[in-house]
Amino acid sequence: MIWQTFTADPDRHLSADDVVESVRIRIPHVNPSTVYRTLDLLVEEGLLSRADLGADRSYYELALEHVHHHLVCENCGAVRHLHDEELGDLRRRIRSSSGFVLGPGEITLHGLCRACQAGRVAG
Amino acid sequence: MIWQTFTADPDRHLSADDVVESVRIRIPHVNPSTVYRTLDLLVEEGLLSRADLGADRSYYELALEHVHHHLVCENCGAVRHLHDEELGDLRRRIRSSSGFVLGPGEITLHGLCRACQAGRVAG
DNA sequence: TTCGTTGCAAATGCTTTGCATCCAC
DNA sequence: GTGGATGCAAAGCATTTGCAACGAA
Repeated sequence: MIWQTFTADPDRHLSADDVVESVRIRIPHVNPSTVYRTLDLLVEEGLLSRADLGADRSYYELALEHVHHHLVCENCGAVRHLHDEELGDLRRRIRSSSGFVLGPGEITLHGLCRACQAGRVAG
Repeated sequence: MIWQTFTADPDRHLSADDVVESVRIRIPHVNPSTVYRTLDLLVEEGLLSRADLGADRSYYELALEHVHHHLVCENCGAVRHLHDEELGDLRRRIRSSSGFVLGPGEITLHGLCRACQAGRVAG
């Protein structure tokens, strides 16, 4: 059931609590610990990936073949994926300026999505 | 006393707990809530800034005039600052590819510092 | 006396864990 | 009946809050 929550909505980033809510539509009495345990399992199996979107909790999404990063709208919470190429020469720049080599892991960036920029200008 | 903890070691990024430890050297009975309250106060006053370095807690550092980002070494935990210019055309790229406008806030990137790269190669 | 600061303990929110139960094979 | 999945309640960790005590002006 937990797996189906993700396949039914492949682009979503769901918190553990979102998953609990979602599963409860079908099984009203699921326990959060079951959900946490299953999410951990699915992450270990490589079916889901855990995303740190900056909030005080983890988000989960269907695992993709390619590494990608996240753009989080600070206004509406929308999450957009960013491919590694879109970072441009960031890795090279950082390596040469500071000697740091960025890990392969995901990067989370915060900003305003197009819709919310419009809203802010209008409002 | 809390303020002195930072001025004594201006480049450090300290967790609330680090500050508690540090202050306890002089005042053994400080209460964590006092530290949390004072840190909040200093952040509000603009003397400290709160950094989200990706761990499950906040880190604090002396506030600087200019916005900067953080490079965190996944191996040794070292934190290095990254100036906005060092991001290159990242903002422009992201804006044009996805319409997102990155906020002014700090970005945290994870990787391996030079020393730890050497260590990994050697070990 | 009065206001801001502190200590203490309890509460919060997310997540984990121990333990007993329960179901399938 | 044995192992894995589940429920439940309690614990854990970082942080916040309510409240009473304390201290300086």
